[in-house]
Amino acid sequence: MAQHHHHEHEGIALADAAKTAFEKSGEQWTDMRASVFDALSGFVKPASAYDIAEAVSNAQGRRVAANSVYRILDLFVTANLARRVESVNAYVANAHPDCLHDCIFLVCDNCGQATHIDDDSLSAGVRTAARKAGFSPERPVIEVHGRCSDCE
Amino acid sequence: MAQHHHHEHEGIALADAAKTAFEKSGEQWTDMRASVFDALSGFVKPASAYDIAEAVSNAQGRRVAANSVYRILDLFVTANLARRVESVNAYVANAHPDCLHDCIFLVCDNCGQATHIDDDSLSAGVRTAARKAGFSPERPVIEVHGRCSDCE
DNA sequence: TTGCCAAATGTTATGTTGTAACTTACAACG
DNA sequence: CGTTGTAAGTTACAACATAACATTTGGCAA
Repeated sequence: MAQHHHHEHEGIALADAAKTAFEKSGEQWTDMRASVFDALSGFVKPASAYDIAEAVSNAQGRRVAANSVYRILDLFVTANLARRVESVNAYVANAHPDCLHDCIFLVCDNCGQATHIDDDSLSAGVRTAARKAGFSPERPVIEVHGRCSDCE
Repeated sequence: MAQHHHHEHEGIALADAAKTAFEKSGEQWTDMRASVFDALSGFVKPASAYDIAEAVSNAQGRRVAANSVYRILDLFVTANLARRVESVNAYVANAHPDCLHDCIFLVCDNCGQATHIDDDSLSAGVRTAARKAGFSPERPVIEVHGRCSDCE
């Protein structure tokens, strides 16, 4: 488990926390952005931009282009409201937008579920190893593929 | 630097080592596969399947479909002759196909270069952390984005 | 109120990455 | 020679991502 305590949010509380964090970073919490965030946090697995576009389209009864979703997801990732899981081309909502971590995703190759753990000592080790090689680390990507506890 | 010694191959020696390792894993070293490997190892940066298809097409004076390249790259990755860099959707040749590591890529966001380091203690730590979370790790993906020494 | 500006979103098009399904070529072997 | 199996070709399409430009909206100053 992580070494420090998080305020884990869910449902309305999560959306509220997201809104607050987002506005604190100087962005507007529009209806569209709220819809995208709702859709994203409604998925139990990492969702692609197209998955989200479809979910928002259904929720709103009108066609929403993936394009618009990408723009908003980029803002979310920048503001730490969402994370991109690189090895599956998909996004997850961040349950604690207030704290910034190099987080580690555990991606089940069987069911597609992704959980995440924060282990700052590990990611610090990765950053240190990079610096030792003369590299300036900015964004570690640490994702582990395998089997989740439900699938093994 | 890594904690153990590698036989680093390059040029003809690399291709020979690849051929040997590939055949040891029960696959045929065909002209097409040799061409793909040559193209791949000719790039200084991670190359997409399409980059390689184009290089092979040029080298052979005929159209080679990306499709075929993907098939061969998959075999290479399985046989540890090549690695996929997940966060950039591209492949690099493996200079020491004989030893199996969870390797760590350092990807420069400025010039696109990717170097790699092997640090078995780090990747072991990642695997251990995953197991602690009830997850069975099979394939860690550890890639660090940032600036290489030439670009900072 | 009107007119203007900037941010957000819509629209359309296109580029890039990745697979699927089926066909053809070719070498090994009886 | 024909059968069999692997490799590679061909075509089509699915999935992921971005570019360029048009439209809408909301704030604000004249």
